[in-house]
Amino acid sequence: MAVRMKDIAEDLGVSLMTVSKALRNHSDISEKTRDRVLKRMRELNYQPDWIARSMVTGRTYLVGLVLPDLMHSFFAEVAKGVARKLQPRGYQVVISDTEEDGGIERRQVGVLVNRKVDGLIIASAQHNGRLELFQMLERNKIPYVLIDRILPGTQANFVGVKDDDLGALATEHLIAQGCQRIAHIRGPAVATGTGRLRGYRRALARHGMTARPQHIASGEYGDNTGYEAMQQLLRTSPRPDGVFCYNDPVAAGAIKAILEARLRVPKDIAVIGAGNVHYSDLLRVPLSTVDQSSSTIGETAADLLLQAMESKKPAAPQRIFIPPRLVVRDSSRRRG
Amino acid sequence: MAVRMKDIAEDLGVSLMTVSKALRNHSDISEKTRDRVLKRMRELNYQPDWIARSMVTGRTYLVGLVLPDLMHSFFAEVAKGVARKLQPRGYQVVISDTEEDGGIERRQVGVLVNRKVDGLIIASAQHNGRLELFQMLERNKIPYVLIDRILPGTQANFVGVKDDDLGALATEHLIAQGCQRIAHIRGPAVATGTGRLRGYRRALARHGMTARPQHIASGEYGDNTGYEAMQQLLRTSPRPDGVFCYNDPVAAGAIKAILEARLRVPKDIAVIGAGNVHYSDLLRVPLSTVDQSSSTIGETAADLLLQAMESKKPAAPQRIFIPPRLVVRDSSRRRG
DNA sequence: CTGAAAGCGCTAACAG
DNA sequence: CTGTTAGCGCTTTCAG
Repeated sequence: MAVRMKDIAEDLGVSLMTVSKALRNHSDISEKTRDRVLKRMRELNYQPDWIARSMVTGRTYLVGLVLPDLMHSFFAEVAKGVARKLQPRGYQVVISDTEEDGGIERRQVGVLVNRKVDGLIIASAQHNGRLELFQMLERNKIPYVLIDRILPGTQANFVGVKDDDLGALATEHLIAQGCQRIAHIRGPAVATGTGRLRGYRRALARHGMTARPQHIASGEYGDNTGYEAMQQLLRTSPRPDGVFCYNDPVAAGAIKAILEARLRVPKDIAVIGAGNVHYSDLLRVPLSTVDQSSSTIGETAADLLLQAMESKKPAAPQRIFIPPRLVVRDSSRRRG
Repeated sequence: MAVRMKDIAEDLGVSLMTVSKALRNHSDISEKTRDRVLKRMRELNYQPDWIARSMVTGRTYLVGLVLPDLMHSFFAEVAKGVARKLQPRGYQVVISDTEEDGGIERRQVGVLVNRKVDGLIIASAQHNGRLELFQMLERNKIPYVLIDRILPGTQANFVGVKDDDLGALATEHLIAQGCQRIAHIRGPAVATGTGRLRGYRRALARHGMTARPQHIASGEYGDNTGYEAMQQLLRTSPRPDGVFCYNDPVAAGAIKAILEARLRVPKDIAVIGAGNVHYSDLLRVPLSTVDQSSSTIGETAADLLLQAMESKKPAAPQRIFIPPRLVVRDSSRRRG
């Protein structure tokens, strides 16, 4: 059916090896024969069979991208960044959506390893301390890069922001806007959640404020959790006049709850999120946020992975921190 | 490194073939030896090498999913639906984001075919009439399913809504809300764009209204295009009092423009979109929309493809139409 | 029921 | 510079 090297070889009366070498620009071949071969390849529209090639080289040119939730536009944007870097280099990206479930993640990574992906980029949903997965990858010498969520205990490649700094930046901003009683809707027990909480505390402390326990509510990833957490915060007394939310979806949910309670944003309560998802500007109240440069994260992770995949010896792991950037919109603007 | 069939065979003193057959439940093998083999496989954690297997069977258990834009949550949701159906059956999904570009799409599909995917699911960005890509797939006998955007001229498998009906449903709704001068921000020249426009016209005609040419503005896919198109519509006279927008992002942009012009939604201008993206409820004005059951589309397409991939002879192509469903929120609610 | 032979399409290593 | 030999890990075919 499809043209094989053998066909071209017979066609040209040379050996199969000559064809193989010509294709890959091997040095030990005369320019003349090489051109002859390449020309015929073009004519017959020869396409190398990468499966056969993989079989002998061990490389698949497949990269696994493991994400907690494709619907969260932060991750969709990361995915685009990754693909944009990897595809021109001949890699194909296989995306796995783990639905924020550590178990699914372990299973999916297993499948990908089985498929012999050349490398992995992972925004891990493993809760703090679960490292088996990464130990497995290291045992199998599969290059990987963690993104967004750093895992204490591994010293793997990482690309993302320092969550402490992100949390502090957001909180400082609310303080600068004159908020006196700043609440936090915290995220789940992964690095991003705990880091942002830490940053929130740090910023408050720096200004001689302290976080009232009832002003730290538990959200998760989605807007519905932000909605519920906010309802809870609204029942506390004194009522907060500013809220730093784990991420933008959570913040969007929180705003919904505030408006439903007939309070105003930012007048009564200022709100800030994180992630700068692309519709932040279109929400009920345009949402202030901290930008994490999602596509840069994807691209940088891809670069790091390429480096790791294409060098023989495992280079020292790198951690690349991208500075968080404040984006002020209406939801927190009280001054100026 | 990894365990191979050969290892197990030697280990057990049987032939490699016995192992191979045991693994795949071949009938001509005694239950006793089969169990012995399977047991040892489990002990050694044997994982079949699917590359070697592909090499001889020709099946890769890879499915290509070709989408115009992962950032649009409609497609992200479709992707989740597809993966949810395919993964349990042992398939891995390779997603390609074509950025709404027919050229990129052709190139990407080429790469996927080269990779020998067993099948494809495509939301095509080919503009009307460009069919080479699909003719190529048919020549190569690669099963594929089109989603969302039907291509007149192919009679391939299709899953999606009838865009005429969608457009008519949205427009009828605006009429029922008492709108007198209904505008449309139309989408690009793909089936969804032209179909929705047709439905809009049909509904108006049914009520003895006609579309003023200046009330049909050109948008594309994104919110910025909706914003600009709406600004244009606001300058027309008479000013529209209702707008049906190609999709939700466009509608979100349109609302932004209306509010900036100090007009009210829905009082001055009622707005409806399409797609029911998950944040529609959180927008400045909660957005009325037409739901297209995105995950159902993904799941149904996956089912159809499975059927096509796993049956020997090509079955007659099917077209599955999912009824559009009106979701009324504040942006269009003027009565009741 | 079990196994030996052949080969999928390609490349690495070495010989001419 | 060109070609030969050997195999990657598995399945298909066919003989015992």
